[in-house]
Amino acid sequence: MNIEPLNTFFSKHLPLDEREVDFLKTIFTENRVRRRQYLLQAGDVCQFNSFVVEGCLRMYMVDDQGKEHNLQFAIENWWILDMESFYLGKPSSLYIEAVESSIVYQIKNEDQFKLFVSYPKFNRIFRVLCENALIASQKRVLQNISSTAEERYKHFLDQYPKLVNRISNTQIASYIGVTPEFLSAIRKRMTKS
Amino acid sequence: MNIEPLNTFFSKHLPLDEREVDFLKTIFTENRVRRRQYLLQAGDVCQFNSFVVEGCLRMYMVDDQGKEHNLQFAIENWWILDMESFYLGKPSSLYIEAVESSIVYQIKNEDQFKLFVSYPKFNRIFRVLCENALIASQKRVLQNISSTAEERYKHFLDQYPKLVNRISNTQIASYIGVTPEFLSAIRKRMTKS
DNA sequence: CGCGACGTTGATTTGCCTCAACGATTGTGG
DNA sequence: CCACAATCGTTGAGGCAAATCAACGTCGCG
Repeated sequence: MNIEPLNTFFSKHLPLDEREVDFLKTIFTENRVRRRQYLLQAGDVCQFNSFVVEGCLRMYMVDDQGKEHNLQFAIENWWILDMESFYLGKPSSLYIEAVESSIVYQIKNEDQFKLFVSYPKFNRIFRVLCENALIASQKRVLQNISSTAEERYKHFLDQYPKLVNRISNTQIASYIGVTPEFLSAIRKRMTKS
Repeated sequence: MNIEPLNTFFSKHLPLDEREVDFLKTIFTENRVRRRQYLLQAGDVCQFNSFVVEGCLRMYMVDDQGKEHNLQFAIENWWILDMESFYLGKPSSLYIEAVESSIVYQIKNEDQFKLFVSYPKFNRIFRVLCENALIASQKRVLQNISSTAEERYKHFLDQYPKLVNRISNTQIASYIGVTPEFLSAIRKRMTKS
């Protein structure tokens, strides 16, 4: 396993010394998943925090009518996990599935706790990551309660141009909270103007 | 200013020693706001992270039609701030307003950075706080894209029973993303069964 | 007292969903 | 290599959820 992708990522937040990089090598493991394979299934405990080195994944819930709702996508340099399950040990209600065949570097929850205790610097890094994720999530909440589906779709195109080519419109529809049929109608309206 | 509410709060996460408590005393200041006063107005930079000792506040955005949308409420032992503005120094697009006359303990952004550097323990505490907030925010996103207004309202009653008595239905409507008129219709339906 | 915020009602309109159907594309197994 | 199923994007008809707008009574507050 090549530690560089992780080292590069963390170094953008805080430079790491050799000891820290060496420790990362001992606790992260590489995992390859093919399209449509799962990193996590509802009912299981999320034991891994996954850093995406290559590929694309999505995390979603299934409601009581059997419909899927995308909470998050993750491509290169994103992290993906069910935090509630990972940190609190609860059975997850989410699925993490590979949209493309992917390579992820994974750390077990207990090893992440060790990392925080042994190298407090990572508390700081993960605090900042979490802050950024929370800022984004709060913006999404405000969007959901204040905007129409068309506005949410345009905003998605704006915000995630790199994702748009890699995932289907059905998946985007599920992320912004509309049916594929209605997203299709939105797209038609948009080309007409 | 009585440091105990803060000390009690932090101690639930990690015990503090005397040095740390003393430092908190030097960087937090008490602020009293009366009903309808603002801690933050859109356009200003959010300079304070506020811990609520007594009272109730709300944070909201105003859309381009002049409508308000509540992002968050905060009562005793909650924190309230615009994180994007506070951490990145950007002008805020949010308002923080006292729903009741309130007492908050505030820390300036630069002092919070000092706190993180001088006492790394607080990186860990605030990381955990942030994780919990993110978990809640993600659940709210999933609710918004998967549930009806009635389900969201019932869930709000369940999740925040202590808030229900203290804020108006109009404010709750704005939080779950419906008009006050429609919330009224929902409530009528609910009493009939 | 008088004003403004609040909760409510009803009529109408709009945004979005449901369901069924179709062609195009992709993937799979024989 | 072909046949077949599965997935995807799209269209249209109809229906429901929620917004809009206007109006009214109540209450608390200045």
